[in-house]
Amino acid sequence: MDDPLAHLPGYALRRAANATMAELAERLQPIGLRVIDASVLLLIGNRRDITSSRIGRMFDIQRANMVPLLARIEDAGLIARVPIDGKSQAVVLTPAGEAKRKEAETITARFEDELLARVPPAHRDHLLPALHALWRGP
Amino acid sequence: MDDPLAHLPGYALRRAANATMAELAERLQPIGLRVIDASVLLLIGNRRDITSSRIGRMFDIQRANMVPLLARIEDAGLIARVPIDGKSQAVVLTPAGEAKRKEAETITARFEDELLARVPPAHRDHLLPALHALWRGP
DNA sequence: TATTGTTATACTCTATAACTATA
DNA sequence: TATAGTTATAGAGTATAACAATA
Repeated sequence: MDDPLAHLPGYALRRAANATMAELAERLQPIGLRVIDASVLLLIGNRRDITSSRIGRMFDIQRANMVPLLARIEDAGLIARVPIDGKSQAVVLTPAGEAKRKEAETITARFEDELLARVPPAHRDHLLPALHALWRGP
Repeated sequence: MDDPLAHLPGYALRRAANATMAELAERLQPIGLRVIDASVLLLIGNRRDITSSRIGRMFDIQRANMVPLLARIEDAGLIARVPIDGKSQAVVLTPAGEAKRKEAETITARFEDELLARVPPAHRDHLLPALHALWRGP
C-alpha cells in the first residue's frame, strides 16, 4: 500500500494497537465480552477490596464512565458489589464472573502468546520494555 | 500502581498507543489540528491524484466516515477537490493547507524523535520492526 | 476538605445500510 | 458489475460538570 507514514513510530504504534485490539475483540466476542470487560475481570481476579474508582484509576477511565461499564457487567451477572464502608463498595466476581474470568484468561493468554510469536525472534524480547518506556516512562 | 496486566504485550501496546496519541493530540492542538487531520495532510503532501476513498483505504477508515472528516478540513480551508473524472475527485492541499502541513510535519517529526529517545538504546532499533510485524504481518 | 458513586450531557470515532452516479 | 461519493443512523468510547453522601 506504500504508506509514507509507516516509518513513524507513533503512527506504527497506533496502527499496531488498533489491529491487535480489533483481533482480540473478535476472539472475546464468542464469550460475550468486550476487551475492556475482560480487562476488568482479569484485574479483579479474586480480590475483594477493589473499588470502581480504583479500577478507573488503573485503566485511566473516568469515574463517571465506570458506571455504565460496570452496570453492564453486573447486569450480565459477572460482578457484585460488597459494601466496604458507607461510601465505598468493593467490586467482586460472582461465581459466573469467576468462570468467565477463566475463559477470558485462556483466550487472552493464547492471544498474547501468538502476538509475541509474530514478532521476529531478534526483536521479540525488546517489545515489552520498549512499550513500557513509552507508556510508563523510563 | 502495581498493574497485574502490564506484562501482556497487547495491553502494553494499547496503553502505550493511547498515551502517545493523547500527547501528540496536545501538541497539535495549538495549530488547530487533530491527529487524524495531520495524518491526512502529511499523506496528501504534494500529490494531486489521491482520492477520499484511497485515503480511507490507507488509514482503514470507512468511505462514509471520510465525508465529515474531509469536510471539516475543507471548511478550514486546508484542502480542495479537483475532479479526476465524472465520479472521482482528487483531494489536494490549498496553499494554506501546505503551510499547515509544514507545521504539522515539524511537530510530528520532533514528537517521533522524542518518542524514540524515550526508548532505552538497547531496545530502540527493535521497536519499529516489532510494531510492523504486529501491524502489517511478517 | 477530599473522595465515592452517580446522573446528565456532549463530542469523537467507528460501523452498517442504502442511494445515486459513473467507470 | 464494481467503484466513488454521499446520507443517515446507531453503537462505542471519552470528557466535563454537577450533585449527595461519607471519609
